[in-house]
Amino acid sequence: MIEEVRKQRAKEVEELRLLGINPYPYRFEKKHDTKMIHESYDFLQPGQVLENEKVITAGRVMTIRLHGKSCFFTIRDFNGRIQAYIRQEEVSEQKYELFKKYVAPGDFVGIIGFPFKSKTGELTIYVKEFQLLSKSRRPLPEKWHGLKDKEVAYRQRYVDMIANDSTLERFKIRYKAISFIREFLIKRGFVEVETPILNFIPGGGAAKPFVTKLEALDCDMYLRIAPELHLKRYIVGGFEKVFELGKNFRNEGISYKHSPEFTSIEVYQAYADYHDMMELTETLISDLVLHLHGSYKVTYQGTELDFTPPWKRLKMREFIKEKLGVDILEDKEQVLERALKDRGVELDTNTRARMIEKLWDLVEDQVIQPTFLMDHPVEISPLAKRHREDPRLTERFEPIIFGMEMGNAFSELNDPDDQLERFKAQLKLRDAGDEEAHRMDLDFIRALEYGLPPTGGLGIGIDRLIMLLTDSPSIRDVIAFPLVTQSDDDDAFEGSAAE
RNA sequence: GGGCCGUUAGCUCAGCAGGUAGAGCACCUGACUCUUAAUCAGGGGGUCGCAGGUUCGAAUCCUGCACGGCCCA
Repeated sequence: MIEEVRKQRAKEVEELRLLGINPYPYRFEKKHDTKMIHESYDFLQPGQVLENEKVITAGRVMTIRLHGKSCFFTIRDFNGRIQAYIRQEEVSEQKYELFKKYVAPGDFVGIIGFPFKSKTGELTIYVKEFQLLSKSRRPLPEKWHGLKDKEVAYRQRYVDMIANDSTLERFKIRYKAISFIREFLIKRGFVEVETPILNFIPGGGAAKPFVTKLEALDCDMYLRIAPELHLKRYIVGGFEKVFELGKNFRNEGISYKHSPEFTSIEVYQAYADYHDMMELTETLISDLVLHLHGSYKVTYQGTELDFTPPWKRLKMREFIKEKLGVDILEDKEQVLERALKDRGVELDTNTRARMIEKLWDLVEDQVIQPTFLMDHPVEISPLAKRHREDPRLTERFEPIIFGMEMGNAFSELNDPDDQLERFKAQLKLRDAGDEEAHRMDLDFIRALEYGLPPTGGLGIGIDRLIMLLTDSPSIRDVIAFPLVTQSDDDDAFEGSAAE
């Protein structure tokens, strides 16, 4: 039982204190990480020893192989693993006994020693001194199979990261990607800005918001569903290139590609249109893929995705017509509804906008390779500028990859009269029962009346992008601490608070 | 919200024509000075997800619930 291990470890901690050894000391001057050590000494030949080199490193003990008066153990740090070797005759009998008795898998230790390569050719640190840095009190998951239980992996991600190197690696890639995106945009002259998460009017997208309460003013507020409308206010105010990377909240279903709390990046550029945004998207993502994989090609769930620019362009109207035989611009609503009913799709609200969205949903999974889905009808694009060639359409695109919407972009609507009309049309959809329809935001109209320059805007769903980059089948695999329902967590409290 | 599958030791998993629970790793004790899933000997550890029901008897069959996974809405 786990209590047995915890009691044993607690006993060891007490014994260490009696010996005058702090099981939780304050610091250790770590000089070398495992990667540096490998880079410096992997050249050694089996049996070769560099007695005059000094290596000072630290990490978590993962495995111990004890052989009486000597012992091999492996430590892991953020960058990898390194084997260490400790011998009674080197560190003194007293110190060796201390190691044998009180250092266990899971503990953090600091070691000082010199590098050598074992007979079997593994680079190893010959320990001259060691220091216990933190005692672990719980048993680690199995060293060979790792942790497979997804529930534990989601609820106790730290255990998942300890037990599965691939998990740690996945999150390293996530943050490497995010940092690349920031640098890319900053190099292009964009300024990283912030907008409110607490909103009186949740805008910038079609979604149900989370409601919360502002005690000070005794009123309801909403968590943002998108930063879009505030970012455009920056452009009105005089910023010309801005972006914001952060969390959005949507009170909707949870699925392999939906999380109620997700990360997006939104980018706005004055004097640009959606063609410029397409170039930006294509370059940003393909450069990112190249940066991480050394190639424009990525295998996702067994399918090769080719990010080599330029990506395919697909017009929404033409694609739906080709696949389903209906014209989302010309056909009457009865025709669109018939097409949906024939394919077993039920409509929750009977609006033309909803029909078009549902028709697209039917064909979305046929788009696998990186593609720009372009020129959406005006009914489903309340914040996008009308198409310069056809006012029934907008200058909008969504990057679609592996059947997933990876983002959304437009030539931003900057005509205040048209924006007001669009908001009014959205209110009608709300009245028709569409809870996701956009709300009226009169301050945003006022901002547009002061003047928004021609602007291109782009949003990208970061989590979905990371899914593709890490070959993860579910959005939960790329969110370190995903939403899980609360449970009576006996294991966490048992013994801890009571004792 | 609906359907299917799952939940047994800390971890990975066996056990299921109903007869009182097992392995490997981990843990504890001992042996062992180049191992690497180290090895060898011994030992401890389980309200078999929860609650009911059927039965002389339930990890095993039935019902409900919780949590998780996958698919659909």
